[in-house]
Amino acid sequence: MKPTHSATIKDVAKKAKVSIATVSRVLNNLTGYSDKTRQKVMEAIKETNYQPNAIARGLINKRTQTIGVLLPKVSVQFSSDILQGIGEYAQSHDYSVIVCNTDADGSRTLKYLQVLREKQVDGIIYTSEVLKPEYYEVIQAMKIPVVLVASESPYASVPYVKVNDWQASYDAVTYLIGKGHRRIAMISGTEKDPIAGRPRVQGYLKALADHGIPFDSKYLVHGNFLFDGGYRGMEEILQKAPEVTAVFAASDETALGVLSAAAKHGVKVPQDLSLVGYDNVKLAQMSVPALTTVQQPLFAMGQVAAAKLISMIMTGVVAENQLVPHSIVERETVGTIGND
Amino acid sequence: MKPTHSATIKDVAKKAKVSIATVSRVLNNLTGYSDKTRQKVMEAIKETNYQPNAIARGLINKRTQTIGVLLPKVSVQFSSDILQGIGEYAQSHDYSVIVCNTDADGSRTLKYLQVLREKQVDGIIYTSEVLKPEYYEVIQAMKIPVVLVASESPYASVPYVKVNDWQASYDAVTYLIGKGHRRIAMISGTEKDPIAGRPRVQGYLKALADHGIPFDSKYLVHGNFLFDGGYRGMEEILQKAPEVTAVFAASDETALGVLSAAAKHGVKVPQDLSLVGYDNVKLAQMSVPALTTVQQPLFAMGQVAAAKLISMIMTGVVAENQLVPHSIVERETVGTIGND
DNA sequence: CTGAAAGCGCTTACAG
DNA sequence: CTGAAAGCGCTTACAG
Repeated sequence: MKPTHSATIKDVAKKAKVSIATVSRVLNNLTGYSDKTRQKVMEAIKETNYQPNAIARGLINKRTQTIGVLLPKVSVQFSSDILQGIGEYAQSHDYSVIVCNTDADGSRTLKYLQVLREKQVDGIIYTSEVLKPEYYEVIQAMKIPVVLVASESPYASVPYVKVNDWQASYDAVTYLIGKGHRRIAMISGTEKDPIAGRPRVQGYLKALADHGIPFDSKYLVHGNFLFDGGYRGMEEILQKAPEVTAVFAASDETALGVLSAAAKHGVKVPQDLSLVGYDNVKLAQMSVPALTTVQQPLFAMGQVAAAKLISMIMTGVVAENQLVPHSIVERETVGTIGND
Repeated sequence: MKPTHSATIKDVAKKAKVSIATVSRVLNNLTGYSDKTRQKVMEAIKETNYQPNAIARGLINKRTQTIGVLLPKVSVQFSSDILQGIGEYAQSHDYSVIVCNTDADGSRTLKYLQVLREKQVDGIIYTSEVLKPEYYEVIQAMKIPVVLVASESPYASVPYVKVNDWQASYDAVTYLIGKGHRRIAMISGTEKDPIAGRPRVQGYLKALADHGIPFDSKYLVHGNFLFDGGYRGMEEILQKAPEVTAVFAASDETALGVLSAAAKHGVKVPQDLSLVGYDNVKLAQMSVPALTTVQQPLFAMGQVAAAKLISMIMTGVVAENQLVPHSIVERETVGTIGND
């Protein structure tokens, strides 16, 4: 007679003729049972096709072995590379991940946080966005660790892992200058974004200044990290400042928008215009010409964030912030210019 | 004196001077308490900052309000569009989603299934891959519903939602024929893939046959749904069959590979060569020229799958299979050819 | 080495 | 309308 319900520890105990305490012990590889008992229990587990119930376990252990990941939809490829890294690390350390698409909508974030709390996740990874005080507060109340990826925060208890955006941007522009460019425009991300918006603009400005190139405000146009921002930005530049020889785009998607607009207006890349992107997302290799870009190690960032979080869960000690290395991957969109 | 632990139903009961049963009742909007009691309880909830514990609730209800989603990494954009749809629907119906990246690795799938079982998910969505008998078996044992997206199965208890791949492919090729092309090559997906591989090839073959175009085996090359498959496939075609005037690629990524290879060899799209992709992923709008492609409503497919799954969870009755409509979105990669 | 019992935070008959 | 009690499937002192 097959049981209609899935086997529980009780069924195993009965079949093995031991107490549930003993079953629990062998299940958890504790000590305190003879080898013979172990045999009996193992056999009963096989026979009953027993599977532990993580919910019951979680209730008593106050550990669910699951973490929550909050990420905005923005620039999907970007997010999913990070998510991939998180998932990889988590899974190999016996954690599951609940994903929450905040979709750049604040009220949703709060709701998700609520759910994660009720579901008793052991920790949270927060991606690509500023950790607003209101979010920080509720997370505090949850008494679980959080780590930020591709974002940063002023909270000592919330470590982050990210690239040095300012520096990366500085390097990209310096790279362009090294190729002989002086009339370099930038299409930024969202203007007010304090993480990936402003710092990258600052890096651009500083690189110009350090190389004695006066800043021309026509050369800076604000985008939104997306394709259309790049497209429109490029058209604006073409109109207001056609003398520009290079464009630095704040994301690869933006750069692809530039590429499209350039093609539409008969501007040849890299012959007439050089272009550098940012992210080195899979896209960057697939365009024609292939995109020279600033690489962020997205997958690794996800892994590192997961590692930090899990370490915080286990030890209770706050992890260090971590700046991960960026680099410029050279492909086909940058040309050299002779001195003029 | 602040409690060191988060408030439980017990704390609320004490503060409101009622039993935990009563608290539970108002929490769940049941009947059986005076308005006055309700007031007291609500107040106590506020004061204690009580949050329900979904784990405890799940243990007794045998419902966790979470579903598991299995998806391979292949063609990330594709997967994340579907995931987005699932997430959207799930969240608005009070379900959380645990994502499992199977990464085209079988043993991993089994392990994930195990985890999902232990975590007592209420249902599973399985994406883009064949549901192998061994997987089906363990899912059966879990006694929870499954639905397939962008895949199909012979199991009556496992509904799927997908596009009619055969038909979509047939339509794409017919479209090319309608534009005057007769020497049409195809770069397929993974050759043996029974879902997105073979049926699309069959559709190609049938469209050719129906229009009296003899099939030339040089015109069919197998790729892998990825960029490099398209790139290499295009080079192969250029070499073996340079007379080809159109290529049908089994995925947008593949099509971008074709675009790159074409550019590399000086073949102009659409002037020298027409190209149709498959998926209509965000990528397709970002290439130069923008890709004409077969659109799969990925986001909607995710939503529909989630809807079916949740309905199955609630009602216990198996949902119907669903073929969702595809269409051809015309952009810039197809040119017309005069009769010859 | 082993088991009886308490308890994790809830829900739900059952009585009153 | 309200509460005491049993129970969901586990783990973990505590005794022996």
